[in-house]
Amino acid sequence: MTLTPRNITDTELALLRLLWKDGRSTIRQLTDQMYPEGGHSEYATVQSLLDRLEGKSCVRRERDGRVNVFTATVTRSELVARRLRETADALCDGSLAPLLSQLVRVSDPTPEEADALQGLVDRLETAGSSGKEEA
Amino acid sequence: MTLTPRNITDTELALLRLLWKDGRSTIRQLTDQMYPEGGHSEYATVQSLLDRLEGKSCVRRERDGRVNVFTATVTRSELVARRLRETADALCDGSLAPLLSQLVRVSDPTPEEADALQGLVDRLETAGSSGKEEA
DNA sequence: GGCATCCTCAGGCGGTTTGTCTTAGTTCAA
DNA sequence: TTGAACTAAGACAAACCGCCTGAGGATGCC
Repeated sequence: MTLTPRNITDTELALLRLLWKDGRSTIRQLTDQMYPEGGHSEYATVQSLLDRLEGKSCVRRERDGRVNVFTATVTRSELVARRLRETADALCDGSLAPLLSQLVRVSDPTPEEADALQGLVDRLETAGSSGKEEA
Repeated sequence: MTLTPRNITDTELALLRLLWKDGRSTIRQLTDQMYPEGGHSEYATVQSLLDRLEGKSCVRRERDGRVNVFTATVTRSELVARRLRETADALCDGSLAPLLSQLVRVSDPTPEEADALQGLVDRLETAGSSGKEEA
């Protein structure tokens, strides 16, 4: 069963990127960008990738006249969140704190990144006092 | 070629976890933990997994008498760092900042986590002024 | 109508990965 | 010498991934 949204391939991700950038798109529009000079086979390739992305609940298919129009149903942020969670589960017993630690240690951050991080902290401190239940 | 250390499987990760926990281990010791009641075939399975981990430069094999003793050559932190970097490359054009943002937003952080984050920021600000080249 | 063009859909192919297992050979101790 | 352990080499099915073929169906132009 496809209960678990499986991993998303780099090629599939390229498609998602286009959908994020352009919004609703037809296979033709996507193919033209992924494979300029592409013919029928490349078109079918994109269609296969979209089929699989649909199976992974990452895109939605809509009929518009006689063509299918595709839309991304996951955001970049959701995918980032998912991958972070997976990493935490796989490597840190579900705890996100080590990720954060490692992220900062590894990032060799620029001063601007340090600033951004500080901003996150500020926002986190105010948000942290609002909604929370349990986990 | 295996220039890029490929992705590490969940099953392989289970082995790495044992190596991190126990340090140097024989196949027998690992098999006993991963597959209690396991026989010859399970032993061979573990051996295959270790072979592949060695190919991925994650463990080192050492001869001790007539048995092989395996040691992890990557730390949990290194793997975490690697996965974070991969996520940033795949989804955020290589920038780690969105990861951090999402991490904080998703983590539904406790006040202690907020404190920890603050601590990281403090450490980051002092470390940020040391080594840096470009990016 | 006849034809070309574009779209859709079903399905398959070759290569790789992954977890598992078989077989055979080596080493050592009772 | 027998047997129990270890090692090594290789195979296997299943799944996944990117790609492609082929057969239709609708549309539009002459």
